[in-house]
Amino acid sequence: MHIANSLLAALPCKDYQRLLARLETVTLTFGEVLYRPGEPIQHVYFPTDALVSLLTVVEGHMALEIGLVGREGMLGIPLALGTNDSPVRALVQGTGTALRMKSAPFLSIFRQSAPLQREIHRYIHERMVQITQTAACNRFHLVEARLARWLLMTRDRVQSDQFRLTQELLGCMLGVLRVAVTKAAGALQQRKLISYRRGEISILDGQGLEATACRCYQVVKNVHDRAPSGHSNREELPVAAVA
Amino acid sequence: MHIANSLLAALPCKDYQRLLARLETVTLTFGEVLYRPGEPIQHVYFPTDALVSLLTVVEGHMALEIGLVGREGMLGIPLALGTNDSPVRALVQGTGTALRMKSAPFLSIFRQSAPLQREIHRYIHERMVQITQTAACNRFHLVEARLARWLLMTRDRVQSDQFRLTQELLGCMLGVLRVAVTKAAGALQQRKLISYRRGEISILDGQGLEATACRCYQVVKNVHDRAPSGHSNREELPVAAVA
DNA sequence: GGCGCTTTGTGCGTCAGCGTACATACGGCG
DNA sequence: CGCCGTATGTACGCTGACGCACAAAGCGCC
Repeated sequence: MHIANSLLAALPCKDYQRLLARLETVTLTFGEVLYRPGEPIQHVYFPTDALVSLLTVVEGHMALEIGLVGREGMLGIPLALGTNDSPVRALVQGTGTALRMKSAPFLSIFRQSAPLQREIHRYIHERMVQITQTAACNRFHLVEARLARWLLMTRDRVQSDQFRLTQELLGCMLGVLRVAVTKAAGALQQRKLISYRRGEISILDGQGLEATACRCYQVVKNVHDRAPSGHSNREELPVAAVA
Repeated sequence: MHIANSLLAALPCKDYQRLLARLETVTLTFGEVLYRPGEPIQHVYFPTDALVSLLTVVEGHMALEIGLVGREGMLGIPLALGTNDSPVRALVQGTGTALRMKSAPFLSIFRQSAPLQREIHRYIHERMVQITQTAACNRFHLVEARLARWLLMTRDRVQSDQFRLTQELLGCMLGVLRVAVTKAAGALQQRKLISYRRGEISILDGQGLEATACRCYQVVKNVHDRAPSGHSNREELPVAAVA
């Protein structure tokens, strides 16, 4: 059987089975809000098909995306850190399925499964890198480059060159006005890198997009790709200098 | 005896003693770089007096601060997450002392001390909130507000209304040109909120500064203050919904 | 006491993105 | 088929910050 969430896929069979027994498959639909700042986290989610973005909301301003979660990750990190308070809003961007589980049983399994802890810790680190890079990217790079980056990140997560999304929403993700997205998207379209038709985006030229996107894309991707997922022997990791 | 690092102070005596046996006191001097991206983490640090800032470096751009660590925190989070790869540069901002320890013994103690794990997990969460808020802040708020925020954060960490720092450095922290800092600092000075004299900053009116700073300051502070440090019974936290 | 370095202050042209307003296209539904 | 809401495109003045260049201090050091 093929496990559609890579975080789960990296677990040894025993630990995975244990989780699976308590996991239920749910469909997350576009627009659904899984977490709201201030409200306690009820479930953890392991997306398979679905795509969820994490947004900070600053009073008097538009939202700003600081994380994008697909099949490579999970939602509910704070639980693993000892709190059930989500500092961000989790908004479903791409309809699809996810495996989910109530907080309490997750915690009890989490406490007992070293491989699960290891896997989640690795993912937390990855996410910190992602937030950090996003922060710098939002500060320094032009909308066009950031847009390109976002499209590539999304593609990686939904594993498809096509997905639906309005410019309005994209503006929220990037923290800019819709018009800014229109202009940037127009430029990309003119250069035949994407095609954009009423909320339906297609990536035509991934290579070209990567060239347009800032290096931030590669940086985050590298952390992910380099990370030993699965059964590599991570016990020894911290003594890397030992050879 | 008074423990000068609050993260350590929150530990039960037994666990603290165990750590202390392997900790050494070091003086961190202004300008020293503790971690560099790509280089493996050699030590963890628990600042007491010292102030350290965490910077991302994006190629072709100035640095950008995404974290500020003083007596309330630690350096070396990645170790607790199973990697010795620091994604950021750690630069000593304020000369002072810290307790430190080699990575290997830290890890071995960390694995065995549940209270230490809990405390560090709590801090990781705090730091993620900090990064997130900083990201949004850098995106939306004017330099003047961000500067005010930075000064307040620094004050909280060094526990003094006076510290030394050039505008050049401040520019790096905030991710803006030096001239932008000059203007913003000038404005604050004119309003008698701070006084600035050749690298020596004094906060004259904390209240006023808080009013000028964006709410981001309060948001991060609240997460920290609300967090149960010390001997509150955190075992029960995650099942809040069960009752 | 004056030389030189570091730090701070000022000026000015440029530009990306804001904010707002308005114009056009698509597409489903009655 | 035509209406209407949603989605996209265009225009324009405004401003915060950039990027660069240069002027004016403080301060240490000989």
